Amino acid sequence: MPYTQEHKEKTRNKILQSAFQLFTAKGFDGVTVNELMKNCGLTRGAFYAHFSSKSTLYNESLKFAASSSKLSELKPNNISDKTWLGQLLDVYLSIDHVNGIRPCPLAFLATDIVTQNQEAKETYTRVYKGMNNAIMSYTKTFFPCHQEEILSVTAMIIGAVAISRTLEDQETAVNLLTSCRLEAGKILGGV
Amino acid sequence: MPYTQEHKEKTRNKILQSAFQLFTAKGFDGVTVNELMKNCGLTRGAFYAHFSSKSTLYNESLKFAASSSKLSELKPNNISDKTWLGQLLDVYLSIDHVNGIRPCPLAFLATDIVTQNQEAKETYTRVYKGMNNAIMSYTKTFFPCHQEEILSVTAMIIGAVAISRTLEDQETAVNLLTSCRLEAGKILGGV
DNA sequence: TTTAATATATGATAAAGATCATATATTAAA
DNA sequence: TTTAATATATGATCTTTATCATATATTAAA
Repeated sequence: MPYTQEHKEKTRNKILQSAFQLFTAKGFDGVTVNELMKNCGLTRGAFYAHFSSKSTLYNESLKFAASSSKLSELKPNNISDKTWLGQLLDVYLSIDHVNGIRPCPLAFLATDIVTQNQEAKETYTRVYKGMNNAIMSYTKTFFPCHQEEILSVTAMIIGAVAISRTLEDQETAVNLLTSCRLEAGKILGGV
Repeated sequence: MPYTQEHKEKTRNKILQSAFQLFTAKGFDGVTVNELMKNCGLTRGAFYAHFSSKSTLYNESLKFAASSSKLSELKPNNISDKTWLGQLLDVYLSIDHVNGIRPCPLAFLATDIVTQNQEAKETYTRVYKGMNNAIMSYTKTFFPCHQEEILSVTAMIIGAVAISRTLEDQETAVNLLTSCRLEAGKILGGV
């Protein structure tokens, strides 16, 4: 028997990871199978041994990213919920995030997924609800928040990142991010 | 001389209008020149008598939409700034808006423009600043607001619409829109 | 060291779509 | 009514790209 099962799985994961990076950066149509595979040190021929189509990969990569960065599972034990929430906002509303470091699909793929398949929208919705639930659970422990506040804050920070990506100058973007960091913190009980 | 100058301009405007509708609904790559022209009752051949490329049209249609719906010029004289602001939020955060009635490019094209040309980003930035300025000027007259509040509210409502489009079920979307309507009103001095 | 199963690469195919070249249709003005 | 300028339509081209078919490379196990 050739190769180990582990090898195939590693390659598959490499493709998924690479795909998520590329799709978030350039959208579904902006990425070619060729480029994607080259990005993994492979050629297009190998692709179809792992995924049945580009469309399938899009869905899979979204699920992959979602399951490998669950907000609800990331909190270290040695800090308070409030501190953790503050750190989340800091990272989410950072210029590094806008520039594509660990991109959040909710902000980076919002418009793109609309034009894709139903399955992608379902995953998006699931991730979206997960984000709200996670933030809600952290906030609840120190502030009696309502659902409307949580929903408005996630819309604000997702919107801020999505807009920032599209602005032509970084200065305007930083101004926006900073403002939202402040206001989001206020809404969530002074984080 | 054939046709009137007026005729050509009418056709051009029809193309621009149609293009904006289609691009906001399906993104740059989701629209073909063929389909666009069919949507205007014409065929692809006529396109290049009006625009030099699909890319150019994208930019032009964005500018066209921007200049034909300036928030700062829309307010009727017989209502207060506060009432007007409330109406704006109602319309912006409506399900009709999400479904594509008079789509706001800031919400509908955020991700799409990132992968397009620099000129589109410039237009986007200009429209974005215009929206903030308009909302700021209306709010100022009845509430001593700060820039951070304005920026966070526009991020919130743009984000809410962008997210709503991508959610799989309308119920979740309405819940989000309603929540943001409430919280945005609060931030803007109780609108 | 050989081999067989399977990952990967290469070459081919086929479709989509933007753009161009050319033909046709339209109509204001003579 | 004729005509010339120009809008529009049709047919052709050319590129890009997803996907498939086939050849080659790899390596665990015999």
